Amino acid sequence: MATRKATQEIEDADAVFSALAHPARRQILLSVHYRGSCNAGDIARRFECSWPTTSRHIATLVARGLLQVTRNGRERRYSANDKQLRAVLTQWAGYFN
Amino acid sequence: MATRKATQEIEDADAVFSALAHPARRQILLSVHYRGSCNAGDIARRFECSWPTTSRHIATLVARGLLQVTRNGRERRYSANDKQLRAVLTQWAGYFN
DNA sequence: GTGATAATTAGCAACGTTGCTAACTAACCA
DNA sequence: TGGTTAGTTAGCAACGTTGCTAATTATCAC
Repeated sequence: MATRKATQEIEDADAVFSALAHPARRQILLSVHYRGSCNAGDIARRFECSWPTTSRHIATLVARGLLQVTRNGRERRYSANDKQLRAVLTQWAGYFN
Repeated sequence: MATRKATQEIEDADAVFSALAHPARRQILLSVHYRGSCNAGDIARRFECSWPTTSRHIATLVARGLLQVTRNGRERRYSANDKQLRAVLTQWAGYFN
């Protein structure tokens, strides 16, 4: 039987790598990280694809726990879950040492 | 205009993250890394999915430059491109610092 | 309330990926 | 030559993802 910790690690890896598999989502995560936090419009305006499409990418990142969201009136402010991203990426970089 | 280096980095990230997006391919890469090198049969026998399916996952890893292959008679020996995997993962871990 | 703004949801078409089984190629061995 | 083993290719169905436009929800400003 797998330990709870191992199961969690598998789920985290799945969340991070399936999120990073799409270039738009990589760009969104970097963009949010470097700006500290932004709303969906800040993000969507920087992309060529349509606002609803960006919105859905954001929603998948939120669903996977890689973006955190706080609502403030009609605006939603996003920030990146740097900790989880860093943890999984560092862990996997270590595997290939 | 993007520099050649930047373009290469984008392509490398795309190769690594789209490869790691599937759990079977993550497992294949880890398996090959830890065993040093193996043939397709070594890999396929460890999986529940059919041999041809594994074979295709291996082919996509080779196409993306993450597995290297050397033929020896009817056997193909695979080894992981640790360097590229490590490079991309470390680089992206650094982005979220 | 009315209009404007922020952002999501609905619904659909196109496309790529995944997995399977069956068939095939290629090398080895006797 | 004929069988066995290693591994890939072909062909197909199922499914998920991506992208779009149109419609909707929700908040703010007046």
